[in-house]
Amino acid sequence: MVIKNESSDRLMKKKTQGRKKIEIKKIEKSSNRQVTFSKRRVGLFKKASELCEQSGAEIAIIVHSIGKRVFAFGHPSVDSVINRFEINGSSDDSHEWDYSGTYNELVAAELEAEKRLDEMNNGGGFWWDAAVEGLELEELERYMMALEELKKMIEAGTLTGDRFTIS
Amino acid sequence: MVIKNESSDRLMKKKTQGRKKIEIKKIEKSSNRQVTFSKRRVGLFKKASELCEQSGAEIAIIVHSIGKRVFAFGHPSVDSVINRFEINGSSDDSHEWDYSGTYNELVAAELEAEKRLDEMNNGGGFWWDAAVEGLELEELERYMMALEELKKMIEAGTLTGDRFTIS
DNA sequence: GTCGCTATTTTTAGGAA
DNA sequence: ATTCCTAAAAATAGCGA
Repeated sequence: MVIKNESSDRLMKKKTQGRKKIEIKKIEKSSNRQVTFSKRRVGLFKKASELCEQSGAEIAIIVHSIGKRVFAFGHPSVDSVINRFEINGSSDDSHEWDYSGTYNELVAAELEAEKRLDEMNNGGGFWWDAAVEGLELEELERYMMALEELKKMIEAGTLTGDRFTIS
Repeated sequence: MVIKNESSDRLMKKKTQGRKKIEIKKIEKSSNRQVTFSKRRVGLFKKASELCEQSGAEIAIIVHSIGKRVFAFGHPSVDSVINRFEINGSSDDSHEWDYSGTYNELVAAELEAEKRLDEMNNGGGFWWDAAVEGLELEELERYMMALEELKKMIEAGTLTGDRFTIS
């Protein structure tokens, strides 16, 4: 494979020098810091929206810039996500912390706690609720079918031994 | 500029087909959805941490996976960022919402309000990542994944050990 | 402040462990 | 569920307007 470009063939000057490698640290120059903030904030929100759409997750992001601004992203809304978090996440102190994960030089912790899914009582019903219900049914159905199939295989002798307990 | 690789020179088969283009929509396959969720959640939090570090912004992210799991990221802490948001953002009605920016089909909102930068009192800041153990759905998905893996092993005839318990 | 410009860096889909 | 791998897709640094 051979890759050529005008630069090499005609010795043209590059129009831009392209992206440069940088290290993640505080950007000292105010103007650059502001530009990077703007660009990356958009990128962050886009990533969040993609994650929502692909996985069905509910996400809220709150960004306080060092100026006087607050930017927020929320699906289905900032408040609903935060409320769920505060009701189910913060007020429950039966959780455990796991500090094994780190992001860069920083400490990351994972909290695990027993929870149960509390139905949303708004009769309005957000799209997410519908999605959850639909998924639940669909998955359950598939699971049942798979289980039936598995049982057949075992009965047919395709699968031997009693290493599995199916009830 | 000339770029060569073993593939071109020796006609070797590519080891992987590399990243594929996808459209951002709900991932139907449960296992793939789960994997993508994990990978992209890490990416999202990394982007957030970089933005914090570069611009000095304060950011909180709350992610409710479709199961019951909650992941959170915050600098200097989730609570402090949310509190600032609620105190200065929610109760203060001098802000404006900007719904002009939408990401795909999702609603993205931007809130602007008067703020001032209050230095965080914890030295160095604090990041965390919380996960609340999942519930029925999450459990169901795990079942599905285990079952799929089981099927593969059965098909491949390489079933060993008693790592699976289906009940 | 935001936008266009690209060369380059970074992320990540798919597959496998 | 995380981790490694590769190659292709996506994000973006530095400039200019």
